[in-house]
Amino acid sequence: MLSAVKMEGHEHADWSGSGYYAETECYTGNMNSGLPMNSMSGYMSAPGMTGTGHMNAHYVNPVGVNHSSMPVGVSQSPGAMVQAGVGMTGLPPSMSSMSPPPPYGSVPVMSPVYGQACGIRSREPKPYRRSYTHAKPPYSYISLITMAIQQSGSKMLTLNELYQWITDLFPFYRQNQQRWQNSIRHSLSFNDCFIKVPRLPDKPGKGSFWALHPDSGNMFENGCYLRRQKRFKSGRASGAGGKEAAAAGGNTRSDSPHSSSSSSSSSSDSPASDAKGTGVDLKAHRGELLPSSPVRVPSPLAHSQHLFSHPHHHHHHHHHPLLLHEAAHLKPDHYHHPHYSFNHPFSINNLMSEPQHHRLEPVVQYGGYGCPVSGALAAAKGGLDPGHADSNYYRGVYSSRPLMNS
DNA sequence: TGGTGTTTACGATATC
DNA sequence: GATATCGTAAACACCA
Repeated sequence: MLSAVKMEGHEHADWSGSGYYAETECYTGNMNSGLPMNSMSGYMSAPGMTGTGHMNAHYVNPVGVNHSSMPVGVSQSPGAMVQAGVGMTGLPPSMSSMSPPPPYGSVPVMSPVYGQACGIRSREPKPYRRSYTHAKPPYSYISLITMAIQQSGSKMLTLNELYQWITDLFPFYRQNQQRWQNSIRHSLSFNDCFIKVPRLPDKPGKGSFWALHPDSGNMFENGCYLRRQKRFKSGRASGAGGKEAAAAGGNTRSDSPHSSSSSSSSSSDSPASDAKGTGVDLKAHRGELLPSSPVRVPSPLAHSQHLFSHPHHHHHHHHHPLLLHEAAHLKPDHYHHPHYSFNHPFSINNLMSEPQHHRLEPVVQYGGYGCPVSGALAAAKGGLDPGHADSNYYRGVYSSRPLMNS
């Protein structure tokens, strides 16, 4: 059984090198699905690019229908609220593509239309290159989860909602579900950056909600959603129990802990206290939140995102009192290094929001995922073959090292 | 019973 | 080369 699936090209090869283009499709991932809206959409569409329109292309009708079917936790995402602005034309600052959150159960987005949707290329009768609808997205599971959660209004999703979001957005994941879903679960449980939020008694259902650890905000500070530079680890090792503790001492296996050594970096040494201060009870064992305070969760988490979305506001005062002191110690990095200048195509700045002027470059450069067109354009600009362009791009992504440490 | 969640193990790949 | 991150498999427990 497994052997059967083994074949599926799930390796990076899909996205790197020529192989990637060899058999791919225009990865338009439907932006309307609420992808890190303000973010992803941002980088998927090059502000100023006429081709932006393609974003709605497949999703001809972002209809609000989704709202009705929206899962509990995701109903009122900011994106949805701003939905009015749907006209991408204006590309509102952070909420450019206001699309309703994940179109649960709604139209499949990735349609075969890609070719056309991607404008420019559509003119080329010869499909010298198919769109890469089903190519594996260049995001790690952790990234996907993070994006999904952050794009949700409540900043937390159930496992199923996560699955849904992912499959809605990335056709690639409509296959071999058992495989990647297992990976998703593994990621959620294994990574401290994800915390489990118990369901409220009045909202029975399967599974808990998953949210981002308040301190996990800088996971991708390196600006790359492809691979974290450092793994978030809740300092939580409280007592001897902490997973980290166990991990740290445990096997030297890759998965584990050794990371703790270097990554003690995980800014937080005492997230526990932090959490308490904000009313969030992180579970003693593994970042789980105690039932007693689920309600509070959204707050800090939202803040985390807020920080993401408005890095330039870091110095400013937020209306939210909590954020002020909270962020101050929850995300020291942001405060100590207020001016990231990541120009990474997958930069958190580009993905999770941001003022256009901050992402222009990357967006254009990339153009791959959102719509190959961009890539094509970029390529065209550089007089390169789209394929090559992407290759280069990809190379760049992986060699963005220099951007990181700052 | 199936979905959810945890944990261990291991290989691949990227980074230091 | 060592180390860290990531992806996948799989065993197992728990719960609706």
